[in-house]
Amino acid sequence: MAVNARDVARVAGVSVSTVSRALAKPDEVAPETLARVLDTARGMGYHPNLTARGLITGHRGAIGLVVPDLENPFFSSVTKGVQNRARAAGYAVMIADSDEDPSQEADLVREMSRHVDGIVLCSPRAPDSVIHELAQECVLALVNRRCGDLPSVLIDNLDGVRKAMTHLRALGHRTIAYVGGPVMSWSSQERLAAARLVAAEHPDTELIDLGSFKPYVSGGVAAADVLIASGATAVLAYNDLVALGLLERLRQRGVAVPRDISVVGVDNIPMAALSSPALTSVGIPLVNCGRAGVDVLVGLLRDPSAPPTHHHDLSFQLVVRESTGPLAAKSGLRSTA
Amino acid sequence: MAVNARDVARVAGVSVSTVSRALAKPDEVAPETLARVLDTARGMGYHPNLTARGLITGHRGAIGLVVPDLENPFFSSVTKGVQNRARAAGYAVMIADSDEDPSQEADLVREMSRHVDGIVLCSPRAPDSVIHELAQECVLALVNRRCGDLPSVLIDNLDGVRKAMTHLRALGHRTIAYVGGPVMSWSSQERLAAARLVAAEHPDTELIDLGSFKPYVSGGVAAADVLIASGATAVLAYNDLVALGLLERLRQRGVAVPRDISVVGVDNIPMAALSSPALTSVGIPLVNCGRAGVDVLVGLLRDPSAPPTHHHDLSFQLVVRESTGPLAAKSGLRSTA
DNA sequence: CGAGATCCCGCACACGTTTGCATACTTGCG
DNA sequence: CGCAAGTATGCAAACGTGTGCGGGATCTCG
Repeated sequence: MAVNARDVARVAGVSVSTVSRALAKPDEVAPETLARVLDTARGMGYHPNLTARGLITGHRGAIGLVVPDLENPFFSSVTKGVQNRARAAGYAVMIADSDEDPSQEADLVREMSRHVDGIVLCSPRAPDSVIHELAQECVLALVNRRCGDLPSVLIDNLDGVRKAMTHLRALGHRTIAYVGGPVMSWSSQERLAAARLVAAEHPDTELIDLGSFKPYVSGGVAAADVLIASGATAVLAYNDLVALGLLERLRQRGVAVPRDISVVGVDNIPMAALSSPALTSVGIPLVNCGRAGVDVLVGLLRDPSAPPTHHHDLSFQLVVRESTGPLAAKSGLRSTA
Repeated sequence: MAVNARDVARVAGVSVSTVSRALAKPDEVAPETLARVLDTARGMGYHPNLTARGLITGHRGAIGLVVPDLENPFFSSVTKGVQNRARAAGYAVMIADSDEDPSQEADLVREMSRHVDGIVLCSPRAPDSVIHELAQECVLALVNRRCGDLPSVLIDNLDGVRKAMTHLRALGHRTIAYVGGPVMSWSSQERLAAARLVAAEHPDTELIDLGSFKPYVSGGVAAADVLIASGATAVLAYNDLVALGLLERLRQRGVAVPRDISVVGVDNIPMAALSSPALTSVGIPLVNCGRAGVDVLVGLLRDPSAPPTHHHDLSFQLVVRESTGPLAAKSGLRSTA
């Protein structure tokens, strides 16, 4: 069915090796035969069989991407960046979605590692030990998570949290709540620690940890009532989805945003601009985050002996929208509760 | 580095072929040797090399998915469904994103076809001729688009539009606008035709075609002013993103939804529940749509001689939220304009 | 006890490509 | 003109697996 190198060789009147060389190392073949081979190859619609090539070279020309949830806009954007950069680097990209089940992720990675040369892994919740095991079985690049000395793309969470809290303090807020994500989430722990640190820098500022919630809209909905009861005048949510959930439930409860409570999200997903009130958020260009993951991975594939890279340049950007405003003079909910 | 069949064979004291058979056809090998081979294989962590197997069998164990935009929640959901079903069917899945550039899609498909056994293609805007060419070069399953007799998963657009318009008519609306998507979009044309058909069934109902807009939020923003000027009391948008753009701009213009204008979207993406007012939308379970695409494709891969399948069972569901309401007695914008 | 049937298993080839090595040919210089 | 150096090309061996075919052993039955 498909045309192979032998067919081309026969038609062009050369050997199979010459066909192979004509495409791979054009300067090792005489100009006139080169032209003849290339012409007939093009004419016959010849493309080298990647499977056969891979068997020789040991390279599959593909990288993998494993994320917890493809429908989550956070990972959608990362995925887009990965795909974009991988294609530019000559790699195809495979994906897998663990349905937010960390225990499934290990198997996913193992399955996938048989198909690809390396994997970009977004696994916020799997234990370190599992990740280390996986790293011994295949080439990994971690995104949005540190795990020992494993190559990774890191986000400067402290920077992001600081920008959010500085914004809130500038608006006059001194009692700020944090709505956490999953307990096992690396970045949620990072952000809580960062929030505590920033609060500690300002003795007049109190940080209230509202606990852990699901990283979806439903988590924010669940957290809203606790938030209202806490008396905080501003809240930093684990991510934008949680923040949107907060907005929804606060509206139901008749709490005005930002008049009564200011809300800041993290990630700045596209949806943040569409809510009402539109959500103030700190975010990094997630697409770049995916790109950086690919860069780290292909760097490692090209030179496996290189020291593990830690991409740490991705800093946050504060986008102020409608969900944050100055502290209302005396309308703190605490006094009315 | 990696352990291969020869290593296992040596340790187990059998030939390579026996190792191969033990894993592929367990009933063709004696029980005790089977157990011995399987144990040593497991013990040594042996997994057959997929590349070598693929060279023999001609199967790569992977399918591809090509979509216009991975960040678009519509395709995110389809992607999730595809990945889910493919894994269940024993296939890995590769993705590619054309960045909404139909001319790039053909090349994407060609590149990808070298890596996979077949491709699920979401290409609403590429010309029929291009799709037919591609179908001759590789196994295709189309999603959300008809193209000759090519196997496809089709959505019953007429059903969806009818449900949306019936809802609006029941609320009293008689002047209904349609905000179209890209001119070349197959489903946008389908939906416009369906809207015209439904309107024609009711002589008292007028359909106003507002023209073509980008299938994003920005398209809806652009269409909103035209909508206001049109005097329609209700609008059906090409998709939810456009509808959300309408909501945003209408709010800016001080037009109340649903008091002044009712808005219905299509697709029922997760974001639709989060806007304010929350968006009424007709949608199909997009995840199922992706799953159906995989079913069609693997059916074709298993039995290439089978007649092309046309999956047509996916019907729409109306989800009423806050963006639609009864026609206000006399407050039609037309009279105030 | 022997002949045929049955059942396992190993041998060897194939899949399509890459690549080290050898060879034939060309070229340049003495 | 002859020899050495260089160059272009073909040969053949891999890469790791699947699989048809044949041989040998065991079993069954007359």
